Amino acid sequence: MATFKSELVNTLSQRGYSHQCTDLDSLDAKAATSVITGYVGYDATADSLHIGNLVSIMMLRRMQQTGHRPIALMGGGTTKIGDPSGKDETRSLLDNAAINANIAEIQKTFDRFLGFGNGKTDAILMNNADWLDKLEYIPFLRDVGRHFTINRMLTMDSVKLRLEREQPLTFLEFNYMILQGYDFVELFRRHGCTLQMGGSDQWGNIVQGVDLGRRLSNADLFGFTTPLITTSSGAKMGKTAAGAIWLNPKRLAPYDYYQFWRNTEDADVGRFMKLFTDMPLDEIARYEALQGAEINEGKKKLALETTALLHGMDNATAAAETARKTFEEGTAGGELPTMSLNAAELAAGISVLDVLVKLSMAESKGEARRLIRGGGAKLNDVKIEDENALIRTADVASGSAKLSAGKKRHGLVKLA
RNA sequence: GGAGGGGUGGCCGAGCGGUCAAUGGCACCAGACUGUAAAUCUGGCGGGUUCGCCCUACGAAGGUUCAAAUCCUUCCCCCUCCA
Repeated sequence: MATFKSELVNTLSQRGYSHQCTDLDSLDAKAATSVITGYVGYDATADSLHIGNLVSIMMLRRMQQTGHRPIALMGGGTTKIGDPSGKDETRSLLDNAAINANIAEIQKTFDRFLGFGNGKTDAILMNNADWLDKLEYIPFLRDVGRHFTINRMLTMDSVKLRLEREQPLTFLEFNYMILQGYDFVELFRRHGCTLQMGGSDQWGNIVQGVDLGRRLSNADLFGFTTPLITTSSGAKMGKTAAGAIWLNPKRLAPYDYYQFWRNTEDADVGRFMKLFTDMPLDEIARYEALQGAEINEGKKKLALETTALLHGMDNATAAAETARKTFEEGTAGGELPTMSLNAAELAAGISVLDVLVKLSMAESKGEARRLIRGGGAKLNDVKIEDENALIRTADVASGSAKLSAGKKRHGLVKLA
């Protein structure tokens, strides 16, 4: 079964992380005999990472699990410039305080997946502001810039595509890959980091870093990318009306995170288990053998495992229990979004439109109205016919009133 | 600096004086069918609404007109070619 010498490369390959590598055999040989230090870079533009970052976070976790040392590199320095790629409008640039606050929040997510410390295989959190902030333009150009030829940079996919499509490409962005390449060298110098990983869209930037390392430090560096993770029907992961699937519980409750995984397409269950959980491969194989409606068991397992990794087993089981009550019993579980009202407010009655908006089940009153007109809104499992309906004391007689938008999104109104 | 072309809703992309809150596609939401799946079909998809309408919106600001995303002026930004 094992086609590689090292546990690291075997794991990455068997679990579906492998897309491209600069020199897989050498990496494999090295990983078999020594501790490899590898990193992934992350943007610090928001106070939370999202589902799109999860593959690479799991890769760092796999490194640690197989006896190597992961580095999570926060782009505190590069964030100050703002990556202009794919953006129409100039992003509002963040100041140091905002960036550092973001990094502090994001670190909590990493704490879930990685063990930090000073040991040989303990994870390290770095911030590229530590070196990028201090760069001096002329010395940097002379020492680093001389190793990049425009000819070569123009052949990079990210550049070429933009130019072919006649899309603007700023000098700032052109420099972005140089800074990213320089990060790699800096991590090599400071921590002996010899591996950079990332999504397939990062391939070009990663290769530049590998080259730069060889030229500047005669270092033997490796680049490794993962495939772009899409659903089987080809959609990018994590797109819903509610927005991105955030990893920070302040932005997305564990219950909603659980539901995201619970709603995985049939064809993706096994693949996602390999990528996003620690389940052993033989156990995953058993779930993959399930057919038809039985696949739902696999989805529950997937949702439980992924949620437990990020939010802890307690939160995961609570989410699972709420989902079970809500969908299998048709009652309502405690983890649903809840709104509390006092007796007087309930006696007067509160508009379902307002409640739908407050519980984030509709973006606006207009949307809530359309939901009701379309027959998608229910109060205690009874279709709401009147868009101006009120929720009153009688509706919470059982302790709480359950408000539903479609079959999947539910919320509770309680007497405070 | 000169000559052309362009900036439209989350994205792509039509419209080029009224019938335009703006065709179409993607994405998204709901309904039907189901297994909290996919596919398919149907409806919806700026905000408010006393459902009469009222606001806001086609890069920005002015102007012409009964009427402007559409015409004019100035400004900002992008692309191509020339210098």
